[in-house]
Amino acid sequence: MKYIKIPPATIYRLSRYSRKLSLLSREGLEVVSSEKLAAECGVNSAQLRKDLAYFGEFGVRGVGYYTGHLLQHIKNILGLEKEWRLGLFGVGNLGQALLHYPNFINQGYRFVAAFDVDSGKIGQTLGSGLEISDMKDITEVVSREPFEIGVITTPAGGAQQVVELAIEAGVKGILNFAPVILRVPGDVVVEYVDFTLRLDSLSYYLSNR
Amino acid sequence: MKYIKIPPATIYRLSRYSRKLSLLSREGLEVVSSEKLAAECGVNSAQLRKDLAYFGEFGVRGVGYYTGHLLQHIKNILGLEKEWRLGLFGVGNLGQALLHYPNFINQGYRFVAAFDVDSGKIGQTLGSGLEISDMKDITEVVSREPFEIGVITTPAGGAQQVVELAIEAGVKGILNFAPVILRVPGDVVVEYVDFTLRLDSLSYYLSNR
DNA sequence: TGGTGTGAACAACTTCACAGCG
DNA sequence: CGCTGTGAAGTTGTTCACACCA
Repeated sequence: MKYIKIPPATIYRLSRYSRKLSLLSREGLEVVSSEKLAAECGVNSAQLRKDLAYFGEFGVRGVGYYTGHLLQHIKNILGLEKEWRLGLFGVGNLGQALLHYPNFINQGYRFVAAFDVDSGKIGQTLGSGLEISDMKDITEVVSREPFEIGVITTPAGGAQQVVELAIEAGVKGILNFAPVILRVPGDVVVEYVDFTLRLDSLSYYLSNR
Repeated sequence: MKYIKIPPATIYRLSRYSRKLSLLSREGLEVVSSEKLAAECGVNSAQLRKDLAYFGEFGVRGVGYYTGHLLQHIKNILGLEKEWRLGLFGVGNLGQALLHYPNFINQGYRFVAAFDVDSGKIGQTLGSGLEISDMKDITEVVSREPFEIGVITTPAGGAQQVVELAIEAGVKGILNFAPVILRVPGDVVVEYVDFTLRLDSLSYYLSNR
């Protein structure tokens, strides 16, 4: 593993490879070529080999990759051997949908706390047994029930402020669904999920053909 | 408007500019510099000017951009002057959350149809007044209530098949929330929204510091 | 004068093509 | 012999730096 900067896109692709490998492995496939796995993931095979090469040599020349073995390696690289705990900020429709999102649970992500500012919601217990806390009590909640990643599903206007509270309480990773760019310190990682961005893009390509 | 290929990333950024401009414009700001708007959107100012330059000259040298004027232009470029109609495929938790997602409605996107395969759901009327149709009746529904964009919130396993039905019925744009790569004909546009990809990425960066 | 518009330099990422090894 | 691993070439996207103009 040489010390080179790894493209963010490589990390996203690793996640895809891992998902596809899970599937192939469960289907009983023992060996897969870069050609085949790449095709399934919609990328070039050289790309796939290069992605893996950032982290080591996992294949066998003339043969391919052992699915189970490679899957284990990728999960390790991505840090998926441990369970990650999530805190939800903003218990609206979207937030509640995420609480029940099966792909999160299957992949080792688990919500352990939920926050809102709406006094009508605070104190309520959700189907999952999770109680909605006041955003102001975050420090106390985190010390009782720690989590590493904050999931932001508040309206755009409130997101920055909420994130600052979360970071103050020690959260180092943010998954942001609010359509705004967040300002955070250098040691905090943010990933964005922005639906309207994608829809606008569709709008553009459908309009210009 | 010269005839050059436009980077996909430029389109995403236009969407962000438009959102920020809406805000600034509503706040009463009449003129904005590339420096300021770029900072608000988290990009380099040369980048912003170059993005706009693909489509024309919208600024005034020595002054900046007139917010309302520029906003109008960007909306025009993105095709946001018209209302886009959406069809929902898969009425689970996530799908229902999207039906009520305020940012869609505000931006001129409207759901006009909803589909599922679950016979328990088919025929039910949702809060919005939308009736859930059988996926098999898609052609008939589309002819009665046409829409341009299909939003996929089915489980991963069913997505490809659903998309094929939608395309057969004439849908040309797909917003896919299912964590799989879709195979579609060249004249169909797909945009992906994949939560787990982003979470895995967070997992990676939080594990490797 | 001050901020836009843009060619040219730079940086990042992807694909090719083939050496090297099981 | 076939498929991986990888330097080199190609492509795409970003930033610089300054000419140009209201």
